[in-house]
This record gives sequence, structure tokens and C-alpha cells, in this order.
Amino acid sequence: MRQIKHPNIDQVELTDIMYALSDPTRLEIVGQLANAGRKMTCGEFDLNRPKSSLSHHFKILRAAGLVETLIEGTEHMNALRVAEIEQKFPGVLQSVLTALNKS
Amino acid sequence: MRQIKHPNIDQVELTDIMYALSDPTRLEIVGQLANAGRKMTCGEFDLNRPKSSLSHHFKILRAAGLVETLIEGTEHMNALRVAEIEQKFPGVLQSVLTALNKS
DNA sequence: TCTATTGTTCGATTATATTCGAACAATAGA
DNA sequence: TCTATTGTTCGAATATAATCGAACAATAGA
Repeated sequence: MRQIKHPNIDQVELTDIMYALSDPTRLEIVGQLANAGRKMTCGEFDLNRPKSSLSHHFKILRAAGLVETLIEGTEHMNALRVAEIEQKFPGVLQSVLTALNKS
Repeated sequence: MRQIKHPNIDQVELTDIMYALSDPTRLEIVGQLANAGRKMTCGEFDLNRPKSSLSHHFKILRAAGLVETLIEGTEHMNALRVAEIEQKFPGVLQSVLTALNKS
């Protein structure tokens, strides 16, 4: 598997996004990614979970179209698909990120 | 039980809201409520589910702070807590409603 | 007081999610 | 080619959610 498959943005449902963002760990991942403003490897996140658990959460974030993962060597670089999500669901991700940074 | 208890808006977590909105039936309820622009009884919703199932979904919407239910006689009048939610999580509910009406 | 109406609660079933250790796969670099 | 690094996948256990019929509760109105 050379690169990981991601859903096309048209295929992403609002319920998928809501579901992905309903878990504290995943919300944390999304928040850290947004605040970093750059691609991050899975290991870079400040979360205290075994890697198999994190891998599971990244899988759900990818399926929801929120995160894009590019393989670079042995590392997997994760990026938020902000622009696409914003285009399809204006304001949804932005307002969630704003709420995250307030709490 | 004279009136139903609702959470104070301070106690509402973002994850609760995301979770409540991750279910198609509940999203439908929220959408119909918003579009109606008025209080609605449970029976008024155009959903094809047994009442025990609907009652379950309303319970979750209430717990998430999204819906307020006032008992009037034998009817339960449901209203969206738009203003409070908007105050605490600006843009979140609005953008979801906008997305709902596009699909 | 009896009955119809409107929802909630209960209980059981089925379906989905979460969690995490262990094994596996892909790659970089020695 | 061997090894370390980075994640994924597998499998099994546990937890949480959805579904819905049946019984129950509260009220209005006859």
C-alpha cells in the first residue's frame, strides 16, 4: 500500500464529521493539528494512548474526510483537510476549532 | 414529574453536541425544528419510527442541551435552544443547520 | 370517574465502538 | 542484509448505543 486512500469530499456526510468529532481524543487530535498549522506525524501528538488506539482514531478521522495522511518514508504525515471541509460545510470546522480553543 | 430537567448551558460539552448530531434521525429532528421556527410536539415530526425510539432520541438531544421540552397538557413541546448554544459555541449550530438545508 | 391522547420508562436484543497487546508491513539507513 | 522506526491490522474483551414492543404515568375532556 503505497499511499492511504481517502474519501472524496463529495462522499463525506455531515453525520460522519459529527461522529468523528464526538470523541474527546479525536477532537484533541483535530485541535492540535489546527493549532500546529502544519502536518504532524502520529507520534507527535501529545496524547497518552497506545499506538493501536491512535491508529484507530486516525482511521475514523480519515474516513470522515477530516484528516489526510501522506506517507513519507516510515512516517505518516497528517494534515487537516480544512479548505475542502470548509468549502463543503462552511463554518462547521471553523466554529468547532474556535470552541475548542476557548475550553 | 411536573417538568423535564434540562442541563444548564455551562454544563454542555462540545462532544455531547457533536455526538447528538451524529445520528441521522436526530439531525432530522433538529433540522425540522429549525425550519419550522416554532415549538413542535414529538408526534409532529415527519419520521417513521416508533415512539419509544423517538423518545430515546429526544432524551439525547435534551442531554446535549440542544432541545428544550416543555410539558403542556399531554403534549411535550420541543424547542431548539439556538440562542444559548449560539452564545456558548458560536457558529456551530448555525453552520450545521445551513449544511442540512443544502443536502 | 372513565377514556383517549401523548410520551416516558423498562427490558431485552442486536449492532457498533473503544481499547490495547501482539503480530505484521514498509521503509530508511547502517 | 540487518535493524530500528513508524504505523497498521488483527483479535478479543469490554462498553456503549440503537431499536422497539409493552407497560406505565400524566393530563384533558367527556
